[in-house]
Amino acid sequence: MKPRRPLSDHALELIAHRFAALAEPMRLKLVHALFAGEKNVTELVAETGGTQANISRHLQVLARGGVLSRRKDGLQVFYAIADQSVYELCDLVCGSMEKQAAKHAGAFARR
Amino acid sequence: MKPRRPLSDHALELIAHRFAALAEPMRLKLVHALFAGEKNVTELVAETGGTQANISRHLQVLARGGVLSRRKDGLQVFYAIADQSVYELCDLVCGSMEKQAAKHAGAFARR
DNA sequence: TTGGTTAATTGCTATACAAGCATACGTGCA
DNA sequence: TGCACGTATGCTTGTATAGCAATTAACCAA
Repeated sequence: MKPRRPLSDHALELIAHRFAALAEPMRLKLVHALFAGEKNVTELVAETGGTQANISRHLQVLARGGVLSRRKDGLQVFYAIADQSVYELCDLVCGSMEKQAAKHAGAFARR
Repeated sequence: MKPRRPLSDHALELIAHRFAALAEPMRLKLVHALFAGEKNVTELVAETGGTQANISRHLQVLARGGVLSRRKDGLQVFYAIADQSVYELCDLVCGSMEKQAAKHAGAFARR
C-alpha cells in the first residue's frame, strides 16, 4: 500500500468521475467487449444489442473519461482501451465480488 | 491479465453498483478518511465537514455496497474499510490519473 | 452531384440520486 | 422515567443522465 496524502476537492472530483465512467452496466459491457481488442461502433452495437445512439453516447463518456481511445478511419470510428489500469480495475472488482458472493453463498448454503 | 469470461447482465449491474459507490467525491473523502482506520460517524462528520444526515446516508451507501463495515458500540457506530481491494482500487486510479495528468502537461508545456 | 453507409447530435420523458431540513429512533445516564 | 447524545430516516427540491426516436453530419463511391 502506498502512502496516503491529503486529496484536494478537485482531485476527488476527478477520481469520482473516473469511477462514474465505469458505473453503468452498458458501459461495462462495452469495456468488456473491447478487452478483446479495438472495435468500431457498428461492431459494438451488434455485440451489445443496444441502439446506435445509446452506444455512441456511452462511448463518448468513456473516451472523455480517459478510459477509451478513439481512432477515426474513413467512415468508421474505432475505440480501444486507453488505460491499462482498467484491466486491473475490473479484475480487482470482479475478484472481490466473487469472494463476497462466495461468503454470502456460504452463509445461506448450510443445510 | 486473467482470462475473460462472458458476464451476465446481473453481474454487470453488481459491478456497476460497486463502482457507483465510489463515484461521489464525498464518499471518496469518507473512504480516504477511513484509510487511517476505523472511525465513528461524529469523527467522520468533523473530518469531512459535511452535515450529519448527509454523512450518514453516504456511509449507508458504502456499507450496503460492501465497501465499508459497520460496528455498533453503545451510542456510537464505527465504520471501517471492509474490502481490502478498495485500497488497490484507489491506488490504481490515482496512479493512472497522475500519469494522464503528466501526459497532458507534457502536451502543452513545449516552448 | 447523388446516393448510401457510418457515427454523432438533439429533443424529449422518465428515473436516480445528492443535498438540505426537520424529525424520529435507540441507547445510556441521571 | 425522562433527558441528552449519537445516528438514521422522511421528505422536498434541484440536477444529472439513461433510453428512445428522429435528424444531422462526415465520408466514400459511382
